[in-house]
Amino acid sequence: MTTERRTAILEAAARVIARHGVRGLRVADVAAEAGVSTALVYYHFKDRSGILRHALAFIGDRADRYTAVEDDAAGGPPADPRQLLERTMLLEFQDLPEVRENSTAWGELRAHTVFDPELREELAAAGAAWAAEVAGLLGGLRPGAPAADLTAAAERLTALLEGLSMRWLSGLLPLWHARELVREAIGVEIGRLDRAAGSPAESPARPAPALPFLN
Amino acid sequence: MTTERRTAILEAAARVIARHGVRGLRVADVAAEAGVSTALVYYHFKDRSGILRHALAFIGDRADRYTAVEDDAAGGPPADPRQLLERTMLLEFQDLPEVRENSTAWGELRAHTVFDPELREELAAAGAAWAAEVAGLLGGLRPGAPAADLTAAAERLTALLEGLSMRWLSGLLPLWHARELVREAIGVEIGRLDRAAGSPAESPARPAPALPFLN
DNA sequence: GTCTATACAAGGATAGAC
DNA sequence: GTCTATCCTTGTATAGAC
Repeated sequence: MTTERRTAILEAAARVIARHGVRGLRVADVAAEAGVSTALVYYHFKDRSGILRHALAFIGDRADRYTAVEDDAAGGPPADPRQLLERTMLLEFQDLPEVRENSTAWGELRAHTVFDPELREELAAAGAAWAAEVAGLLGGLRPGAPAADLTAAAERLTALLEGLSMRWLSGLLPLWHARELVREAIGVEIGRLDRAAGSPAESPARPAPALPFLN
Repeated sequence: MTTERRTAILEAAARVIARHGVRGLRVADVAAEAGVSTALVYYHFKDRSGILRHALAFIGDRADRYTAVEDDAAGGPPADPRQLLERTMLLEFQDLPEVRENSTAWGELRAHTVFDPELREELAAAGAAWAAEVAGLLGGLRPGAPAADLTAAAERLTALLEGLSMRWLSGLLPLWHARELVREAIGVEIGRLDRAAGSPAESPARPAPALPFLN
């Protein structure tokens, strides 16, 4: 089956990206990793950026299928909303090859987009979906909270997660510490939602900045 | 003066890094940007990684000297602690060439360290200093708070900042929104410090995870 | 110190046989 | 579909004149 070969190449590409980054990807490396010739890689994916596009899509798909292996994994009962949120956000922080691979690749993708806007759309969509999911989970937890507050909290949490992920992958932050900070951050944001329940929005009509470079 | 030429080349390198990233840096580009020959660049910096090392050090030095241009910049009086913290954290979020350049280069450095540990030490030191500074400012704001809480809050805030910075630089997040999220995050963390004042630590003795990949 | 010219290596991509 | 062999561009680095 031809599809299997394609998949094998994409898996190889994912491993190569995890090791050397998007910009460190060499077509010859991918071929070697997959145990095929470079020519075959070109045959299936046209050119280097074709490989990249398909590999990133492949990685994106795979990310949805993480096995939710967690602290209380051993077939625990469907957790309460808070635990569900924690689990979801902590999925990225597991030292398993597949997870590391995906996480690394996504980090690379984000970093790469700073210089090459080509993939911006795709990233924006994925990011928005991810933020919406977190906002939804937060909403399930504090049904009374205004949508704007939920959205802002989700944006902060997901951005934090990206920052922590990079630190972990760089070896600057031990995994358990990253996980702890994520859990605490969730607690902090939930606390904020509770306090904000009574008081009006903290940042009402934002005055337009007078200085253009702050826009 | 020879030093001027060296500096000119480093400035050129900083601009090139801001445009194409660490891994996108071409020696010929640096030379062209500085208006000199490639041979001269090699003469002054030995090889490509020499250029890189010096350029990153140069950028790091420069980051300390940001002019604190802010909303209330026009010669306002020495602000209160809260404003001081906000200003410090928002320094990275200004659409000025120098700031963008530094921010981009640091982001690249962080991303690059995922694959190349060579610069990890330097990054770790800079990150620790930065976190300590933020923790200090938070401490000035809430003198009663336990040091551990201040540290954790600072870690979350700085990691958030890195995540938001990348989103801004990628064009995924408008500058004003990034700034707003930073300000809110500061508020949220301060709120947490206030609430935590009475109650005991939220995450006491953390049980060692049973599963190795969560460590 | 600075340049021009060039050697040399790596990597992307294709031709053509099987 | 898959391979071997090869081309060609790009990028690092050096030689040698001024």
